[in-house]
This record gives sequence, structure tokens and C-alpha cells, in this order.
Amino acid sequence: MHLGHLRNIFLGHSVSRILQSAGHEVIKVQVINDRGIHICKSMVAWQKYGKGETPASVGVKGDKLVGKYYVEFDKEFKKQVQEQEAGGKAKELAEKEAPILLEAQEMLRKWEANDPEVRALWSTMNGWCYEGFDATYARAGVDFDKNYYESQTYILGKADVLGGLRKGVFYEKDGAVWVDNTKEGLDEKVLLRRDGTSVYMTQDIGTAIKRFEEHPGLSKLIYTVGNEQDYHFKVLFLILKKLGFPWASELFHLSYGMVDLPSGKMKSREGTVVDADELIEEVVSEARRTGEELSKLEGFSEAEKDALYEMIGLAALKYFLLKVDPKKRMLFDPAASIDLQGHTGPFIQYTHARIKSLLRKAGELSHGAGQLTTDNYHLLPEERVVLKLLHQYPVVLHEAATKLDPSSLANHAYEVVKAYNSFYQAIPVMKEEDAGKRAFRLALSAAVARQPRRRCGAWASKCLSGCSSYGLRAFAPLRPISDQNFGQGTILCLRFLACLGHS
RNA sequence: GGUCCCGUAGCUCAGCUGGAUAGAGCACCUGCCUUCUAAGCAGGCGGUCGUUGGUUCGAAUCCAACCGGGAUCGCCA
Repeated sequence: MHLGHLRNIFLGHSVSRILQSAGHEVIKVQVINDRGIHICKSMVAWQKYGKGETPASVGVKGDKLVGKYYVEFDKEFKKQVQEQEAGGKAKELAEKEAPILLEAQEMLRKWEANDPEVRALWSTMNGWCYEGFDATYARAGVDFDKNYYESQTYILGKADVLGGLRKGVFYEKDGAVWVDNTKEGLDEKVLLRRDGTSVYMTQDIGTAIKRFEEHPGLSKLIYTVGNEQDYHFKVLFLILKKLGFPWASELFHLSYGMVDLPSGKMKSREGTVVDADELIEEVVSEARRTGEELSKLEGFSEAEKDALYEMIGLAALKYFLLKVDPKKRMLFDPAASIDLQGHTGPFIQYTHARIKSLLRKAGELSHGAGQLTTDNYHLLPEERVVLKLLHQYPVVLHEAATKLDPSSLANHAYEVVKAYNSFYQAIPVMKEEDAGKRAFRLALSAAVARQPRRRCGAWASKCLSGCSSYGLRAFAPLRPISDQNFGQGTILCLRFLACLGHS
């Protein structure tokens, strides 16, 4: 797994949470691409150079070990191509006829023929991958309700395509089944090969149909897949529409941009990727380093400290990836990704911790018990800014849910917290003599701390209505968080390209 | 070449359903910890919003063309 996958899973998971917050039921599913030539490449390389290595025997995470042999394969492949080219062969031909590639193709044929030995190796190595994934998911705090495996779903869709052929939606040419999308400004596309086998599109047609059969109330199906597949989904959605499925208009491709490195593009094949586990480790270490430097944690056990650093590190990473508009490609800056200051996740956590500490102390002194008197209370500018931002929260949440864009919510959280810090620095809370003001400030603090978790827009709204005589009437009216956009259930689908990923 | 996406401070990004002096963070400079956590706060430096036209009382925001970057156009996934 690499950085690109992290953007994928964090995005998908975040959107699922946002939709839930907005009142939708969400089913999170994942498609694991567990078959195909890329798996076979790893298998071949492992057979040749693996010397029986297992994750346990070398102490390497399963998915990483399999990924290592994917890189090994590519190395050997390139070497062979070079040798053949030196022998006077054309590059194209050399690439087609590299012995190791032929072996992988043979392996794929055997897999499809259910060769017991190949299948056994395949299961074993896939098992390694899944163990590795599970470990990373657990650490990253993401989960799925269901996994789909392409080894099982790739058969789907054939009957649907043939049905479409009978209905005249598709046509036959050279023995293959095609769809003609030229009227819609797209191209013609093969849906079933001449030999009757499926292509990538076929199974996506099948799985989409299957999902709506399995979940009849489904109102939306969201595919979280990188923008290199924009065209694919455009075609897929159009095909399903042509097949006459009324839900075809509810399909949505949550397309996100690639993550680039300062050194250029990441390529799994060449091993030039930022490894997800290593990155997590690094940012957690950074949290530890900084934490120990500041030494604010005396009285914490080692286990508590570890848990804290883990939380901080992951927050840094998640926020780093989620604060950017999903559809934009982003540049990965290694230093900025582990930064804990400024516009970061830990900044927000820090403010949260500050408030909790404040509230704890207030509780001990029972300072929060005062009567909230907002009607005749002149808000200070610092308080007003915070309140105003809190009040916007429902609108921002609604917007994030509608646009399926966590970045707007992430940026809003930052604005709130930033405004709160200004307030906190400038205005005393506990030292305030007036019980009503003190209670208000504590309640304001509590609302800020609550904001990332619950809705506090209503609270802010109530305060503001009490304060309307102080020029706060100009706020935009709240739009209701309605379900009309989504209805009952939403399936969020992340396409995960096995452990090897796409280059 | 067709289609789609992107172009805002040195760097990374907000703002883009049109509205007042274009905002943050990082970096750099100056202040602030005997007072609720300084992972913080206040201030400074820094931008002809890719270019040129158009629509409009008004454009970073809408439209067109162009320039620059990227993706995609397989009986691959």
C-alpha cells in the first residue's frame, strides 16, 4: 500500500462518516483486485527467487513481501528485454516475448483453468496481502462492511451484456460485443471479447447491478476511484443508463487526483512509492519526538503516551491528505506531511485538549454552573467570530455531504479552532468575575470542542438569536440537512487494486 | 489530435452558486510564557488571481480563445 491508497481509503472513509453525520445510512464496500496478470507476476517472481520466504520467516508484512516480488518481476523483465534488444530484437517484440512474462501469462492461464497448485500459491500469497491490509486498516482506523473479490465478481456482467445485445443496446462486431457511445461524444467499447471472456467493464456492469439487487433501497452508489479512471466511469454509467436501469443516474464517481512526489510520479512497479506503513510510522515518530521535547506528559504511562502519539501522528497524516480538494492532484511534501504545527490535524487536537483541560478545571471549581445570559450580553469580537463560525457548521456539513468533499469540512474545523485560539489567548474564561459571562465562555469552549463530533450549529444559532440585536442578524439562514439527495442508503465503494496497486 | 481536470504569495493550499482593502499554513523577520496547555497568540514581509478578449454597475469567481501542467482515448485493469 502506498500514499495514493491512503488518499483513497481516507477519502472514502471520511465521506462515509460525513454522510452518516448528515443522516444517511452508509454501507462501505471494497473491491479487491485479487486476480489477473499482476498477481501472477508476483507469484512467478516469488517462485523463482523467493526461496520459500514467508512473511513470518523474514519478518516482513505480507502485502509488502508480495509487493517486493512484484518489483523483482519488473527488474528481471526489464533485464530480459534489454538482453533481447541487444540481440537485435525490436523493443516491442522483446517486451512481448520476455520469458518471464510468458511464464506469468502461463500462470494466469493455469489460474483460470483452476490448476490446483497455482490456485494454492495464489491463495497463500493473497492471504499474505490481506493480513497486511488488515494491519494497516486497523492502524489507520478504517474499516469496511463488505469486501468484494474480483476473482469472484469477474464472472458477473456477462449475462447482462448478452441481454443488452438481444435488446439491441449493444452490437456484435468481429465476434465481440460492443457498445457504441459515439452519439454521446464517447467512443466504441468492447464489452465481451471474441472468445467470450469479460473485460474490466463487464464485471463493473455486473457488480453495479448486483449491488442494487442486494440493496433494493439503495439511493446512491459512490465509487471512490482515482481520476485516471474518469473515462471508465463515464462509460460505465452511460451503459447502465442505456440498459434502462432507473438508478443509473444515482451512480457517482468520487474522483480524486493523484498524489505526486517532489521527485515525480509514484510507480508500484518500480518501487518508487511512499510506503503507507512507513509513512505512518514516520509521522507517529515525529509526534513522539515533538512530544518528548515539549515534555508535557509527565504522569502518563508509556502505553498512554504511545496511544497519544499514535492519535496525533495519524491525525497529522489524515488531515494532510483530506484538507485538499479531492479532485485536485496534490504534491506530497514529506516535511509538511509530518508537520504538527499550523494548518494541521494536531493543531486541532491541541485546541481540543486545551478546551478539555479548561472544562475539567471549571468542573472541579464548578464554574460552569452559572446561568447563560446571552440576550443582554455584548459579545466581544473574539467571541463573535467563533460563534459565527460554529453557526455555519450545519451548512458546511451539508455542503460536504452534498459535494462529497471532506476538505470543506476540514478547512472549516481549522477556521473554528483558529478563531478559538485567538479568543482563548485574549480573553480570560475562568478568571472572569461575571458568572453569566464565564458560563457563556465555557459553553462556547465546549461547543468548539464538540464541533468535530456533534452538531453544535443549533446551539450557536440559539445564542445568536439571543444576540441578534448586536448586529448578528445578517447570517445566512440555515439550510436543513435534508435527505432528499440521498434517501435511505448509500453504498460507498472503494476500488482497491490489490497489494500491488496500479503504477 | 479528441475528451476531461488543473493553473491564486518563494512553497503547499483556501476562496470560485459574481459584490467592498484576495485569505491561511510553511519559510523569513519582530514581539508575547510569575495568569486557563507557547503543538499557541499578535504583528511584519510577500500576489498585475496563467495570458488575452467578452458578459456585467461590478470578475480570482461566468463565457471564449490561447499558453503551461496532468489524465485518458486497449478484445489492460
